[in-house]
Amino acid sequence: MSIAQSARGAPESSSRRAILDTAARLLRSGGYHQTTLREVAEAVGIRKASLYYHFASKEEIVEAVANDGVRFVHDAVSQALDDTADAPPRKRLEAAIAAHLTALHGHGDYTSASIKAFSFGAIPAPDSVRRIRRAYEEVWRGLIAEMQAAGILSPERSAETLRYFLLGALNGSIDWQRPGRFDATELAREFTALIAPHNDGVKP
Amino acid sequence: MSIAQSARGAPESSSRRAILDTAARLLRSGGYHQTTLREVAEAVGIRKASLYYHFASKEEIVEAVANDGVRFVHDAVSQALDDTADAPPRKRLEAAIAAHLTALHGHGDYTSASIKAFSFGAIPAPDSVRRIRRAYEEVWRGLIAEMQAAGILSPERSAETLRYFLLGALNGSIDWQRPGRFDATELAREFTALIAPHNDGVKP
DNA sequence: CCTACCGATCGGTAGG
DNA sequence: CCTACCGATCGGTAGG
Repeated sequence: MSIAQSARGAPESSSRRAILDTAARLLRSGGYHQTTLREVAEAVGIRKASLYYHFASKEEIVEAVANDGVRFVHDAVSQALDDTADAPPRKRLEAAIAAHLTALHGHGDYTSASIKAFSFGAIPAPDSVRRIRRAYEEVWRGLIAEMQAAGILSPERSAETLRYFLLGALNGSIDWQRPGRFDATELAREFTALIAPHNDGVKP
Repeated sequence: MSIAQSARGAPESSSRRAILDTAARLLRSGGYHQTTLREVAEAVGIRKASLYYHFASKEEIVEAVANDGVRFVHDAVSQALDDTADAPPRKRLEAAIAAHLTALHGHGDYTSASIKAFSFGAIPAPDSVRRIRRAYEEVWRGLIAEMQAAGILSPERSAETLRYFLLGALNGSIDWQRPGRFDATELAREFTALIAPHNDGVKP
């Protein structure tokens, strides 16, 4: 898993990962400004100053969490698309949506931490985050183009608007997620049917 | 306009409104934690301590801004629905979406300030905000039920999921709004077509 | 990875 | 609406 290793594949200390795990959890629940390095350090079991042995600044910690978070959802969605390579287009769309929702609401805190830290301009996203995020967006650009070509999504609709619309709706689920009652599979089915309705002869 | 008056219709000092206008602008661009009372006071042209002559706390200022913001979009959408009372259902949906987007991206800062302050749990929403927000949600519940009854939106889809999906997508536009190039009318048309496609015989 | 410390800034208060 | 002030807390640094 890409999260278990830094970008260049260099070995990573378990302390560093423990810090990021904790930061991700706190960022997910509190966002950037509410998350303090004191909280992070205390939860990890070290002194605050010791964080600076591993990272140069708070920004650097948040940046690392956010990058891993986007990589995590990117990998999950790519995997879902690989797994459904031979499935009907609508199934692929549904699998991608389910994977995105699972990355957001599953046990990992990195993806939702990333979104909470940088959505609505809470804090300006560093270049590295923007770059990695853009790479992930390409997956959706490709998928939407595929769906339009397959006739699942109307080619008359702006592909960019569609993408913004869909990802905005998916990420918005952070706000109304009931921790227990969340079923990514069912929700993905519902979302897919919403933007790509079946034409099962319900209407003439 | 409801924003020009406090909830009980009591007269409101111009200073109070100046403070709220400024707070709304700063909250819109910076969110809750990044907006400081010093900034607000300086922009208004008074000393920070003087804010406490009008408000008891930072929370109270933010609460007032957020409440006005939700009232503003609520009024705008209600007005749009009244104005299109005799129009075809799809036109009504489109008008409501356009009104919501305009409230978000128009010159008023209150609505987007409200969303930025309380989305993704940036800060827990006070009871008054939750109550006013719930009243606004009722407008959309009613509208979606109307659309499902009219066959514009599929009755097979969960009305609540539809509402969450749509409002999440609309509010998400805060993130990709290009200040100049924003056309609420065109975007509303696109969004409406997306969730409520025409059946103009394009497909058999 | 620690102890000890710091300047800056926060929301808020006293008292007029 | 002001001057003056405060305790708390923030991210970060020195030096080991």
